[in-house]
Amino acid sequence: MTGLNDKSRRDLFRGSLDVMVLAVLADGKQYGYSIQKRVKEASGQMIKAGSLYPLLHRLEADGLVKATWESDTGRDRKWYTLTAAGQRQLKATAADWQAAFARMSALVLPALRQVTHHPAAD
Amino acid sequence: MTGLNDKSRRDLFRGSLDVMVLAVLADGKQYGYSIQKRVKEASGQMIKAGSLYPLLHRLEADGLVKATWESDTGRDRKWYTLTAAGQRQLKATAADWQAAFARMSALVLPALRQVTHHPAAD
DNA sequence: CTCAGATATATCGCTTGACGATATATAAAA
DNA sequence: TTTTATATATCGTCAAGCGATATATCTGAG
Repeated sequence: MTGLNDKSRRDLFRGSLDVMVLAVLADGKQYGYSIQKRVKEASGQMIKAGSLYPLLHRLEADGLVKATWESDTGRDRKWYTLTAAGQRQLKATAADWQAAFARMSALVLPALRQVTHHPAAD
Repeated sequence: MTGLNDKSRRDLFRGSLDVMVLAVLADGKQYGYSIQKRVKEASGQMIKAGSLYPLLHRLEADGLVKATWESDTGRDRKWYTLTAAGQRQLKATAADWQAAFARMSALVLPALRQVTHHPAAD
């Protein structure tokens, strides 16, 4: 019941980080650091800075987000917004993501019950 | 609505393949090829041979599964079973995986509705 | 005022893992 | 007989998440 180690957790979320970031941006414009905090808050998943910024650059290069340097409180921050392509991508990916996890749950959850209620000797 | 490309799908499942395989083995002993087919069938996810066998070797090295060469139908196959440690691992991982998925859904699904019902101009 | 800690963005090299390609061998089916 | 499915295995490649590190600004405690 100890939960996952760092390595397992890292791998578990791999490939879902894009969706998380796009999902946060669906709400409106955000800058990197705030995205990081919101994802952590909402999903429990901490995207490390060494992952986040390259990821944002990738999304920008792919035309899924648009970035502008702006200062609202006297401090320059790089604000990101979803492009139309980003919205389409989010729609497609999120739907697929949901379906995939639902199917995986159908495999994993019964197995979880199995080992919980009928543990076998080694 | 085109869904994910191969690269995205690959990454999405990365780190979940272990759980899938352990889940299949919760039912009883299986050999590599049958695990591959059962995961495909149950989750829609095709674990490629180049991923599956190294993965099984890793699980064995970690003591989560035990392997024996046996022939039930005249043909030698490498049969895998969960060890006690493998069962514990499955319990911990599956529970964590489920919780993580639930939290991520709470972030992604509202965002999906957001872009679907309130698309913004670019 | 000063210094510490949070905020904010960025890059580099390392490591891991999923994959395609490829190899090998046997059983079943045409 | 020859093709196709079954069955396991390894190798090199590629992508991504991360720790470490750098840099700069803002805030708050002393």
